[in-house]
Amino acid sequence: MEFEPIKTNKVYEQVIQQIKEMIYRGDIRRGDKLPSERALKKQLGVSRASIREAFSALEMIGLIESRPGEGTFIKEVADKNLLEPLSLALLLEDDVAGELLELRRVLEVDCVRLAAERRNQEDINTLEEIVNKMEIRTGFEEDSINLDRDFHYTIARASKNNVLYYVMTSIMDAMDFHIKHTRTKLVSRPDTMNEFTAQHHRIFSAIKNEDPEKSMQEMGSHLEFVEKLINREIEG
Amino acid sequence: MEFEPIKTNKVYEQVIQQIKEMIYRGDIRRGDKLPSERALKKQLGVSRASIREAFSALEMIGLIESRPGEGTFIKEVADKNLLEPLSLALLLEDDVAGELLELRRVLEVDCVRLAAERRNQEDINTLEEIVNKMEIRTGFEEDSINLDRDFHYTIARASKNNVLYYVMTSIMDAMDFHIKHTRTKLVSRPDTMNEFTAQHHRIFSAIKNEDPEKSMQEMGSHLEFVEKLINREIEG
DNA sequence: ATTTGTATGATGGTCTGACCATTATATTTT
DNA sequence: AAAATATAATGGTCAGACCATCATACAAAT
Repeated sequence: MEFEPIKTNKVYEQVIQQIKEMIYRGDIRRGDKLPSERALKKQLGVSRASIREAFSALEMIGLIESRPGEGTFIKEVADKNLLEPLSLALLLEDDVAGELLELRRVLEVDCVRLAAERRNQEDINTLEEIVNKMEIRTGFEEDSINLDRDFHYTIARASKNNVLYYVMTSIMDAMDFHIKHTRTKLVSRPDTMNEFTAQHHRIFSAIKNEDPEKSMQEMGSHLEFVEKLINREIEG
Repeated sequence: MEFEPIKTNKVYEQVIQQIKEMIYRGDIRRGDKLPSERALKKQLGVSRASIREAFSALEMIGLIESRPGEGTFIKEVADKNLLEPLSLALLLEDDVAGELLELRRVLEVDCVRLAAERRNQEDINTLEEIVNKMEIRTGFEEDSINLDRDFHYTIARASKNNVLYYVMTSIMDAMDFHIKHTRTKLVSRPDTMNEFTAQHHRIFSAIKNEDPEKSMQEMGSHLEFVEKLINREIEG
């Protein structure tokens, strides 16, 4: 005789399940308004508390958005918070920085390859603007960090693969969190920043020239350079 | 004059924030028991409903687990559900299957490279067992699919990069969901299955022989083969 | 005719208090 | 010492209430 463990589905999980199915069936789409909590309470025959527990879970992962006085809506744009859970879980892991750097390199080298193949004029313009701004040093570390982030984000977007873009940005966010202090230190050194700028420029050129091989090579050495600096900084 | 939008932090979000900080500071670790809902209610000065909304969100993303009569605990193992939000968001995207396949190829080719470099005896044993089972065809499509999944999961684990493993498994799960029917069709053809088995065997050999280049090459052609079949199936 | 002000209803956000089923623990009984 | 029982604590669920916010319709003022 074999017994299977009895799983007691919580009410709020069943609510989530039903919403999930509605999305899958195409009953609800981006921007759509969900029924009000009080309406759902009647329709599903559960308490409002359970509805709210389901909604808070769905809101945390960025799938829906509740606005007081208005209602609850399926989010138009899937923002980066989609992988927030991953970031949270990484807080529990040890020595996650190294793994993140490794994964980032894996992803971004292919990212830039796809970007070099698929970039359009708008991508080029955005990248050029960022690279130009990088050359004018403001002296604020925050500016440098933001420009760097924008540069890599834009490349991810230029890959024209949304899933890749989501994952890529999430990994970078998690990285930012884990090596924040180190990063700030790095960009405060003028010589390091000069090298960064030069590397970024070479990556940009390769993308502009539609040269996937060159772009991968340049991105590879750029990330290698960054990783070396970070590791040296971390280890002392 | 510039105005900034006023953000009203919901109570349950602040609860999550506090738990997040406790994790980051190392106050709570894996397996630890959180204070009971009624205790937290007093400590934080909020209602139990708000605590529960926070908990349900954290439980959905797989960070905590509530057990009736016992309490609420930080999960020991971060399960695959970490990227459940991603899977959900992908339901809202169009033409996501192609993007997933592309990303999977990017990830897994490097995955297998790392696996070939870092695999230990246990990895080899597990892979060998799976490959052997694959050669004995049971006739049940489900068995074939499970073995295939195990094969790729094991390689991801052998990369010794947990973050990569998390992302890889999540992508594969999302893929399973989006091309489920197609997949079942493919493994029902004996000739296709024979080719799969041969390819898996070659990948396994490369990993066993610690040959990263060969493993990447074999994995690349395997995935190319799979993608071709899937696209042919989808398009007609 | 346009703007401004007001009243109303619907909605999400929060809290309280209650009851149940399950589990752990202490107590009693054997 | 072991087993049965009672008690307390915990998560799961619910009903009902109140508030702040927003949309809407309508009235008033310009």
